[in-house]
Amino acid sequence: MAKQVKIKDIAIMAGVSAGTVDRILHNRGKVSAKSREAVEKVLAEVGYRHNIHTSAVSLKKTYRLGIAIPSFAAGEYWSSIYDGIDSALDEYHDVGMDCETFLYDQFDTESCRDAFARLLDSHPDAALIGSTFTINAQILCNNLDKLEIPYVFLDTIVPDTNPVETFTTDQHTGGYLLAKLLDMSTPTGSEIAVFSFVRSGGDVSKNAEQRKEGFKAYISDRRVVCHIDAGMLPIADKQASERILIGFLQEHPDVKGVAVMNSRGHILADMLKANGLNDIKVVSFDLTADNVRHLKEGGISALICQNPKTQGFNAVQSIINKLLYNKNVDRPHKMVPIDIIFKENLP
Amino acid sequence: MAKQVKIKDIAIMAGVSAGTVDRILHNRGKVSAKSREAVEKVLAEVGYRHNIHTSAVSLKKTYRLGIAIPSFAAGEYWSSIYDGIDSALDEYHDVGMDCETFLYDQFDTESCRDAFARLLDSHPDAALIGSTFTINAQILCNNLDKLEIPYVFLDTIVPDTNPVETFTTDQHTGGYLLAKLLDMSTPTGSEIAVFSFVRSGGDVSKNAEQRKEGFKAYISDRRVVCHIDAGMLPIADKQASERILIGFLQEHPDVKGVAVMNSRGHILADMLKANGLNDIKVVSFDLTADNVRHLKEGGISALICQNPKTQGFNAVQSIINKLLYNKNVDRPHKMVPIDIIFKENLP
DNA sequence: CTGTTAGCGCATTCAC
DNA sequence: GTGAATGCGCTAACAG
Repeated sequence: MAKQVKIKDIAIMAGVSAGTVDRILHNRGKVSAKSREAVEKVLAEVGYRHNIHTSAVSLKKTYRLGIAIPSFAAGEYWSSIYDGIDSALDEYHDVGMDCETFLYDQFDTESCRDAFARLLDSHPDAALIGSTFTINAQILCNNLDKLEIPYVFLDTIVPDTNPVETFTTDQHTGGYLLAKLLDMSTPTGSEIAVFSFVRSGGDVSKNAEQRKEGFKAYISDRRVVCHIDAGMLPIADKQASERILIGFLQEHPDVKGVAVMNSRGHILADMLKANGLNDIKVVSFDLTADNVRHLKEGGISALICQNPKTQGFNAVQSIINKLLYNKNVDRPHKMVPIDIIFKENLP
Repeated sequence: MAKQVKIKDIAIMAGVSAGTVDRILHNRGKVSAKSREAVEKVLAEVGYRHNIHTSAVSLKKTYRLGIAIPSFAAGEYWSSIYDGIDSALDEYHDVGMDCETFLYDQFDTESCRDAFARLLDSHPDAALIGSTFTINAQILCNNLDKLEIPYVFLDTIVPDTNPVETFTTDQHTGGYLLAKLLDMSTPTGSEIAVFSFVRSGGDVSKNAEQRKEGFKAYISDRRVVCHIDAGMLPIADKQASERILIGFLQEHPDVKGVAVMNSRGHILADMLKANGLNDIKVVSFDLTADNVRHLKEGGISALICQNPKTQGFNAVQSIINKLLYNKNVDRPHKMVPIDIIFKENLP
């Protein structure tokens, strides 16, 4: 193992001082073209490696992090993201991050706008944003940009913004895999169906749309009989939902697998179980507590998990890299890989 | 976020000096019962948290790590483990680990014994052992124990040893999932078959045995027609292997899925492809380069990946925790979770 | 724009 | 057994 070159070594080699090297390494302050050139030449030759420990020791500053995401109950999707954020804050505990969380109702644009405004008012050093309302996010980011407050997006891409990094998953492929697993889980020759949960507000999630496209892409390649839009289930009215689902299945006895494009597969599983329809397979998204329970009991055959925890973790990591080391990322958009979970390989 | 208590703070609170607190925290040197009691009382109250960075800065020592694992070619199973070791060494670069690797032929006990002897002679500060020969490992560990050199096991459990930690995967469940995926990948009602690769030496891998048990457990629960031990394929003789495989499939036209209990599914896929048998599905273990190629091309339907890279990474992490912080683990045996990989969710 | 320097928290001497 | 002193490599602040 070659001996580690230190900032001081490089300074001597380049004929400048340690301060100058530091300025160049982290793009802070002004440096003359001459010094920059000399240092970069040495850097290219010897290949400096940042020592994260000594660096963190000097950096004793405490940063304030603002987090604005939809509110959640334990075990839900955003809860997993929050878990990831939490474990990152724990792992990078000695960095010193004070964070303030602004939750909002993901189906209420007012509530979202309000949370974003409060985040902005708190003047954090950086922000994590999980947005379901594009326009609100754009306004917020516009302001953050002006204040030069770095931010990352979680789970959503927002056009016309300048995040340090965006962490999402490939929803199209998620939908494709959902179809594939549903097809594989059901007997050859049987039919499958896709339902949607609708809220009184009636907005459609963009993620769900993309997943549905992926689902269709799988179906269109093969001879699987699939009822897309088999029924709209009003999420607030369990009775009506159940009537629609069970009614459909009675009319279509060859349907042996059902799915929804979000994490609410556990509701389908509940209703199927209540009606004794144990031969109908369900595949769903996300390792939420309810879904895991059904997976263990057999009411759900498989889950597609787009790693919300990893997203949350990586988002914090990204912010730390930006704040402490002013490190810029190669590709500002990162896809988190998809996990396929059966009962047997539950983590 | 509460302000971090420092060693010095604790020292003041307990009425001793920082040095004494350090001695107690890391079980080094002698401390009077009185001091110990006072410090532990304070510790219990305020909950000290070790600052990994400052600690690493002071600890400028370089450790020597001995690694004894089977030799491998690029893209093979042990190569992935080594990748994991490598990335951990890279990530914890500033800790300063010099490592020496002792490779041996996993089918030659002499070679293994020799590698283990050389590892011991090198007197490392710690060791990573991936063993395929139990008795050799036991002798080595007995000696390491005497010298108080900590070690961890990779991929194998060795009875009557005292590793800091052991990282393996659940082979039984791996085999179970192999059967499940093969069953799901093939049309309902078709048959499946399991082949084995044999070497002239003729020894059977313990991992493969456990996987086969898992495989049988899946089969025995359902009405899948399965030919276990459909054929022994001599690994050194490609022609003969091909004759056996193809011959079997001709005699059993309902067999639509085949598998082996190790990472050599790519060889089956090669032979099937060469014979135009594109409707026969293959499921295999491990994300090796050859397997990934077939997965992408469709010659392999799915891979079960028992995360060798994670094993390697975690093993190094464990050693670092032991050497630097004398941290003892809760459960000395860790199962690395199983990943299911289709073409679509390749990392 | 650049060099110098204090000090981050901890582990490790070395006197006592 | 114990406490005080030293230095790890880096960053930030300040003096030039």
